[in-house]
Amino acid sequence: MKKLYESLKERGFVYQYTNEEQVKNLVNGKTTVYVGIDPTADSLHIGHCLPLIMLKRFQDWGHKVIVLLGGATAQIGDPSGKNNMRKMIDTNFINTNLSQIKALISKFIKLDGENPAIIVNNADWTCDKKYIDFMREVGVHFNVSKMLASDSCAKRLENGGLTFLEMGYMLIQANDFVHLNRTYGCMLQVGGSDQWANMLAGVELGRKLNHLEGKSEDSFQAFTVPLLTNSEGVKMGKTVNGALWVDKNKTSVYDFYQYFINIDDRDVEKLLLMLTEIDLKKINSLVSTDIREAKRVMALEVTALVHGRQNAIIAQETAHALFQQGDAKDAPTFELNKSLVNFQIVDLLYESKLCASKGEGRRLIEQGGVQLNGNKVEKFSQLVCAQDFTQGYAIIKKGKKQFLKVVLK
RNA sequence: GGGUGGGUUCCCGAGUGGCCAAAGGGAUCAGACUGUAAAUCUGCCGGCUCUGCCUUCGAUGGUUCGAAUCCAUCCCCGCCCA
Repeated sequence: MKKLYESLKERGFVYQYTNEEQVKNLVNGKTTVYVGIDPTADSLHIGHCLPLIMLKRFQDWGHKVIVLLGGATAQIGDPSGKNNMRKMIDTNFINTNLSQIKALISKFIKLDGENPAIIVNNADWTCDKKYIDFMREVGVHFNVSKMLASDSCAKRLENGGLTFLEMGYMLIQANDFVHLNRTYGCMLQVGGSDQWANMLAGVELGRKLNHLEGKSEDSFQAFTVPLLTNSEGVKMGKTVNGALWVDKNKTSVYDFYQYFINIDDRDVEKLLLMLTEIDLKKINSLVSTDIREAKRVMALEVTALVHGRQNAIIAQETAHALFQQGDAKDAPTFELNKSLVNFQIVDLLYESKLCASKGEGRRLIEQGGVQLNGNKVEKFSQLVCAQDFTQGYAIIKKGKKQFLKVVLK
């Protein structure tokens, strides 16, 4: 069997590392490894998947894995790579997010059974800390010039408003690593490449403290996974409605699948390697013989990973039916109040959120971008009436790829 | 704290009394071509009960027949000095 480190590397998971030899030894041995996630929203999004998928591989290999939820750090807001300061998040919101995210994490890693993952919250060891104590114990080891020079601060500095609050983020994350090391023997941190500076801060803090305490200095290592970006270098997972969420109530399984079907050809191989477990040779032959089939496989596998195979297959069949016949029983559905029948099609576009405004809907129709049951809508004033629902529902198509099934209720 | 230059629609950025819902570019959206891909071309690109009306140019108040543009106060940011 291929060693874990080598297999991660050939799949493109390894981007930056503290010391390759030592990281490799840790990865191929048995240790405790952690990934941090800040509960700044009520769901995970696709950007969280890569570290979690990797964590699963660590778990399967036999490592103890820890997911750190940043109940404390979310209250600060990570300045890394941000142009503006993050809005301060309400602590109640953070707390509800925590429980939602916990549930989603179980899609990726085992939380019970053999070798279950540990989930911790950094609020537990951070929030009660006294300010002066924290500054004396942790803050004293940080060199501000160095922090300012880091990439993660660069953008915030350019835009002028880096605050003391945000500077504190790095200290807390660094302290987390040390805490996990002392409490669980955690020696390795992994995360997205945007976290590199924060991760290094933890490694350095750990080494300094080890040195002061006369311990071995090699108990802290870290490496990053690349950020999921498309071939244009833009962060992946952006949709019209914001992020591509893992929670199916926020991004439907169908939309999730569609996102991956619509991916740029050039990104298919990368996604197959990182987001699926299909073996290298097969990926290679898939991509080189039939890129469209490769894309279908990729979309199905990724959707299956996040939403289960059953749901993924339904999404795939729905998409197939919609695009082949323009019709499908499991299409995205909008319930129209019966009493409202006989209103203009623009109003329906607006009510069903297919358009953000009626003006946009009107424009869309004028440009020939709307179909009702397969027929192009010529006038925005066209009435939607009972005959349009003869099969029990009507299918509206917006543009080339957005379908909506309208049912009467 | 002092001096000085700024804050414009999703983003960048022009506009310095009427011709401004505001140039240009990017993004998004739609059309053509395709393969639910890319590239290219075209159109659209604040809202509405749409030949008109309403809301928007950091905030509030004022001058004016008329303000993104002028004045006052305030908030925020850059740069220089302390």
